[in-house]
Amino acid sequence: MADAKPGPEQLAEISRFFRLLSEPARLQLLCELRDSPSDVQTLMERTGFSQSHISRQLSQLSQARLVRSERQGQRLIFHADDPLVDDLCALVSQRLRQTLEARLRSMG
Amino acid sequence: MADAKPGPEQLAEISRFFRLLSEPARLQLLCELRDSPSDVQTLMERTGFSQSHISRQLSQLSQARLVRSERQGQRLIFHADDPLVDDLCALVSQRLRQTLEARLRSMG
DNA sequence: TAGAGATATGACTGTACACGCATAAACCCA
DNA sequence: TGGGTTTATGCGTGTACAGTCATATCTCTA
Repeated sequence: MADAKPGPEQLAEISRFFRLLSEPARLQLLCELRDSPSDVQTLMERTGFSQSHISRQLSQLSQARLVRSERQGQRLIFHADDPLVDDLCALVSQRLRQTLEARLRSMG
Repeated sequence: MADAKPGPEQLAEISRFFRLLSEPARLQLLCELRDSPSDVQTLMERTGFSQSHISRQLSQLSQARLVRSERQGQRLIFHADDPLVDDLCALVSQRLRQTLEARLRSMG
């Protein structure tokens, strides 16, 4: 985007990335991991998701390098120390607030 | 995000917004409109999508205030003059390039 | 105001994928 | 190295939604 029109392939990749963030479960996992790196078991307790579900989501996030894992004894500790997600979410949050205000003003 | 952990409702809204951008068709429409505001007919010629499909996507984008429409004679001209999308795409593009480079380095 | 032109919407189909259960695979420690 | 713990994966189900066709709704213009 930025200046020139992106090709279809680039467009597809960008949209795939946004797709990763379009799932509340994945976003929640990213938030949990951002606060404190954890293993799958801990994430199960904190989110209530099944083990397999968490593992799959983390796998997708790992492929996009949004999450990395490090072994600690028997457990795999997952990290999400990338500031990009925070930046994107901050921009979107700010925008959502603006949209709400606009919607308020355009009412009665 | 930013600092504190967002609640489930906020998480859901943010992910809904990302979902809008997770569809190549919508992203393409945003790009086309960013280059030049157009009506649905023109978008049909430029993208090959059906009239109803384009109308639906524009409707979704309008609700999120990513697109606005202005009547010009018989036609509705749609605009996408919000810099947010460009900013988000730029960040993601940059990141995708980094990821590719990282993947290259970690190979043979 | 009737009708043409433009956009929106109801109904439908196909596909992608979230999510859970069961099981396999990988890994560490005794 | 074997047994136990942790993570990954095959399979199935349900749901959400992209995309199309047909039709309705709206808006200008003749």
